[in-house]
Parts: sequence; C-alpha cells; structure tokens
Amino acid sequence: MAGVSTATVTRALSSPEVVRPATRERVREVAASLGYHPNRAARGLITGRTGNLGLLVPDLANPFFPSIVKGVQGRAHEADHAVFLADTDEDPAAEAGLVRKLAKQVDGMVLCSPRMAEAELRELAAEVPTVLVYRRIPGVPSVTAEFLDGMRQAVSHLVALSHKKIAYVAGPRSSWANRERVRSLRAVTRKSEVELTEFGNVAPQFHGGVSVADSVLASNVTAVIAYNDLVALGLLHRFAARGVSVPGDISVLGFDDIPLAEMVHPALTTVALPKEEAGQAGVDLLLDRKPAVRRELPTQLMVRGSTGPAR
Amino acid sequence: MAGVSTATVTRALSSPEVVRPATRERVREVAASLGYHPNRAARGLITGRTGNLGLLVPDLANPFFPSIVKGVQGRAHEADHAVFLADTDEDPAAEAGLVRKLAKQVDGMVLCSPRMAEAELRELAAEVPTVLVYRRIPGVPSVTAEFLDGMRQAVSHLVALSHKKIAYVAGPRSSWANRERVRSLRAVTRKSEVELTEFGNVAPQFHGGVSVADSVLASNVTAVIAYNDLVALGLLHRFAARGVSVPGDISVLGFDDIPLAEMVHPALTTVALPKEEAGQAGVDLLLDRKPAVRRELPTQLMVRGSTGPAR
DNA sequence: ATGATCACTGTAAACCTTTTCATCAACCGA
DNA sequence: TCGGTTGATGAAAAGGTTTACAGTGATCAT
Repeated sequence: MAGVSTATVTRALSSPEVVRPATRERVREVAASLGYHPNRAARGLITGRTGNLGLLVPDLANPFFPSIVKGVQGRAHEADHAVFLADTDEDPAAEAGLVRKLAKQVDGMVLCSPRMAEAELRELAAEVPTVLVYRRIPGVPSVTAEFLDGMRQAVSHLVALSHKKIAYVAGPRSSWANRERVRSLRAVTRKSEVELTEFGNVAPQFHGGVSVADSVLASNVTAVIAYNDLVALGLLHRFAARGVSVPGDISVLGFDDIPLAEMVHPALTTVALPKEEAGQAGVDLLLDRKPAVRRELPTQLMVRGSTGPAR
Repeated sequence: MAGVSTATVTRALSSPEVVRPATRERVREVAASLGYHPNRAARGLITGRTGNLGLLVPDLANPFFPSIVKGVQGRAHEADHAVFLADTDEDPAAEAGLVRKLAKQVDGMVLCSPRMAEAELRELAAEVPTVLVYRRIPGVPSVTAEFLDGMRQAVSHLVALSHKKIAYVAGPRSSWANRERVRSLRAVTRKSEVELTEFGNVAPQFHGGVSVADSVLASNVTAVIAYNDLVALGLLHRFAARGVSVPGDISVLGFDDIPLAEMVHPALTTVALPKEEAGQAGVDLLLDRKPAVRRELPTQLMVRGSTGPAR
C-alpha cells in the first residue's frame, strides 16, 4: 500500500534513520491506518530475541511478592518487554519444569526467591539468562537487600528502647532468606549486650506466628523479631486474643514491610525490604546482560506502633 | 537423526496416532535425547495459535487480585498455556494499549475488572477473544459473582442481629462492582425494615475507609457495610484509634474476603467473593470458545468478629 | 499378474519478519 | 567526463514448524 517492499517497511518501523524521511512517514501512516503491528513471534523467529521475560514466584498469595511482580512488570514494559508469570505454589519440584517450559519463549528469567537446590539453579542459569531476586548463589546475577544493615537498625532500635532479651522467630530452615536473617542477627547481637533466644522454625505465614506466640510469651523476652511480617501479624493476633498489650508487655518487629503492616492496630514496626525496586533491578540486570553482577539494595526500619520501651 | 523427515517428526510428536508405532518411538527417543522441544513461536506462526493467554489486572497490590491471578495461572498451566501478566496501575487509559500489544501473541485475554469504557471494551473484544472477570457487558463472555445474593446474606445477618440503621460506604462511582453493590443493596433493603444511609464515594483502599470513618460514626447507624475489605479495614483502624468498640458500638462488614480479613483483630465479617475460582472459570470460558457465555459464581458470607448485636 | 486400497511417510509451501547483499541513481571530486 | 561514494531501496534467504498433497510399498481381491 505504501508502494515499497516489505524490507523498507520493516526498516521504516525499526530502524527509522536508514530510510528516507518522506518514505518513512508514508509507511508509518499506512501502517497506522491499517492498525499494523509487527508479529512478535515471527520477529523472534529470526532475531532470536522474543521481547519476553519470564518471572517465577513461589506464591502470589504471599503479599511480599505482588510488589516485586509489579516492579518487574513495570520495568519490563518500559523496556518494551512482555512478562510471563508463573506461580509455583511453593513447590520446589515444579520450579525447574516451569522455567524450562518458558525458557524457549523468553530472553531471560527472573527467579524470585527460588526454593530449589543450588546445583539445579546453577544448571538452569546455564540454559537461560537468569537473574535471582532474594536469593544469592555464586556466579549468577542476583538482587538482594542489605539484611545485615536492616538487622542492625532493628536491634539498635530495640536497644534504644532498653530491651535486653529478645526473641527471633525463625522461618523455614530451607529458606535462604531465613538463613541470612539468622546469620545477620547473630552477628549483630554478638557485639551488643542483647541476649537472643531463637524460636521456630515456623511456616512463613500468619498461622506460623499464631502457633509460636504462646511459647514466646512464656519466655521472658521483652521484644520479638519475626521472620517476616506475616509471622509478626500472627503473633500480634494471638497476643491481642490473650489480652497481652503490644507494645506495653512486649514489642513486636517484623521484616518485609508488606502493605498490611500499617493497616493493623497497633501498626507493625518492621524492616522494609525493597520490593518494586528489587523487581526493577532484576529486569535491569537481565537486559543489561552484564556478566555476574550482584546488587544489594538498602533496607529501612519503619518504626510504627508495635515497638515501645521495655517493660 | 531418526532417519525420517521433519514432517514425520512433527507428526510423531503432535499427532502420535497417525505414525507407525516403531517410527514414533524412535523419533521420540531421539527427540528426548536431544532435549528437543518444538519452538512455540514457529508453531504459532503457522497454526495461528500461540498457547499463550493474556491477563490484565488493575493493580496487583490490591490483595483481591493476586488470588484471581493464581486461579488463571493455575488453570492455564493445566491446559498447557503460559500466561502474560499486565498490571495497568489503575490507569484506564493504559488498558487498551496493553491489550493490543499482547493481543498478537495470545490466544485470548482475561480482563480482570477492566476500568475502561464499555464501548472501548466491546471494540477490543471484537479484536481478540476476550473474557471479562468481575465486569459484565452484553455480548462478551464474563465471570462474575452473585452480588445480590451476597448482599442478601449480609443484610439478613445484620437484621438477625437487630440492626435497623445501616450505612454503606460506596467505592468509586466509575466502578462497575460498586454500581452492582449499590443496586443489590438498595434492592435488598427496600424489602426489609432496614434504613440505609450511603457514604462516599471513597477510594477503594485502606485510606478511603480511614477518611470516611468519622462521618459514619457521626451518623446514628449501628452497622456499616463497606465497598470492600480494604475500606472496611480502614474503618476498623480509625475506629480502634478513636476507642470505638467493634462490634460493641458498631458492626463492620466488608466485601471480597481478602486474606487480611481474618488476620486483623477483631477479624472482619465479610462477603467472600470467589477469586481463584473466578480466574479458573475465566480461563475455561476462554479455551472452550463457547460464544457469549456468562457465569455467575456463588458468594458466601463469612461471619467473624466484627459484627455483633446492635447496641 | 493387475489394479485398487490402505497405512504410512516425504516434499514443498506457508506463516511473518529481519537481514544480507545487490542494485540503482545521484552526487562528488578530479 | 568519469570512477568512486553515498544513500535509499528491493530481492531473496533464513528462522522452525505445520499441513495439503503426492508418493511409496504392501496387501488384497480379481
């Protein structure tokens, strides 16, 4: 319709500088009037790139992940990429299969807190360009957060409030994030006067917190740091049910800063982890194709109502 | 490698019955040993089908949507389809663009609570096979819930608790779901002794509930039904801050049944809407290609701590 | 032995782009 | 005037699969 060959059309649309302005405009107008959009599948066939990204999350129902997905999604669209989403329902066995299935139609995968074993993860990373978010293994690009610094902020806050005995409610033993938190917490408390008691491991969910709340109360701690906000909310819930005052009787501190954290009463003091930013950074790493980069994003203690002076 | 043509390979893999068993097995073994998987893009080029689905949600940060996404995702994978996810960030203007961008690489789109105008929606539905979830317009397949019945359950519950004056906090005027709820509520209360006062419209979020809480208190209602759970949680939060007892002084009822609803204290009584089921039903409608089917899923009142006898 | 039928398999076209290479005209400097 | 550049364009190949059609050989009935 524009009186040119398909070659010129493709050039007018994807490398505008190489075609004469008059021709270019003519082609573009005709294309627009026809509602023509290049077929991405056909393009991918020859370029080898699909313009698609894959995103794997363990469980979208966990409020920590939707924000990350938003970050990935947003940045990907800015870069004109579409996003395949796969939710593994916390099944480590399903992860590799899903990744491989998607692998052929994506330029790269963002693996969010993958639960699978390190060896398998490394294999996958060799097959598809991969970026890990909230997991770190040597040689694979990853985005994580400064857990150590976050923990330092949390403990300083409690120390400033005169807490001497604090508890940590541990998440799943197999979780990389939990291992990191334990490690950071031990490192931080070792240098201070604080006495640390560890509970768990519990499921990283509301009911995990509920189930361990009474044990925590029975110990003589004045503050408790939970593996994550959901567990902290479970603690708060059970404490409220038992008539225990927060922060009067005990201070509660979470990790993640999910949206619910400021919706409950008292609002939850928590260490905010970057979520959208982590998703965005993951996409950046993937598209930049830098070799094995590692990014650590800052964390931020959000002081709210659930922490107060030690009783 | 199997000593056959590509045509036989493709047949051995996708229409096994038409090729001689011995050949079929040979081909399959070689394929497996080579780690061969058909290239979906190339296949899509000729079959016209991609094996992909598109899913559009207004805002993944709204806890109502992740469950729907899980439903879509799960059912799609069962049917061997991958899912593109697009989050519009509540921007109605962005919706059409995203749909069109994805349209070429999907067999169909699931549009979740789309905010765009009906006319535009109808145009899109003509371009791509489309299923609406939590929105209904004539002629387009859709999945919704029995709002009327849900409202009836809610009001009956309040009536049984002797409430005579109840409030409704309305969501966005432009929201289809809000219009449906108002309509249902009016229909239900008209037949009963209950006096209805309407507040709003507020943003369908936590702060929306917070901001309208004092007005609700100032009226003389003994119960309030919120547009959705987030708004209800905002009400609860503000009530707690003002020392108002729930359900002692006022009963609060939400809509949706998001996970947070049972995590707060008191836990929120709410009308549960099907979420995962809705997502699954959406995919089913899309893949079955029935003409313009309309499915209405049941709703269920979840009685929890936030409702009690009228004071 | 011949022709028809059948089950299976191969050939080649088609899907829609992008990209390499070639072509062509216009322009430049000598 | 001419060889060399340059810029714009077209022709054709390539990418991996599916499918309509044609072909092959075996089996069977005549």
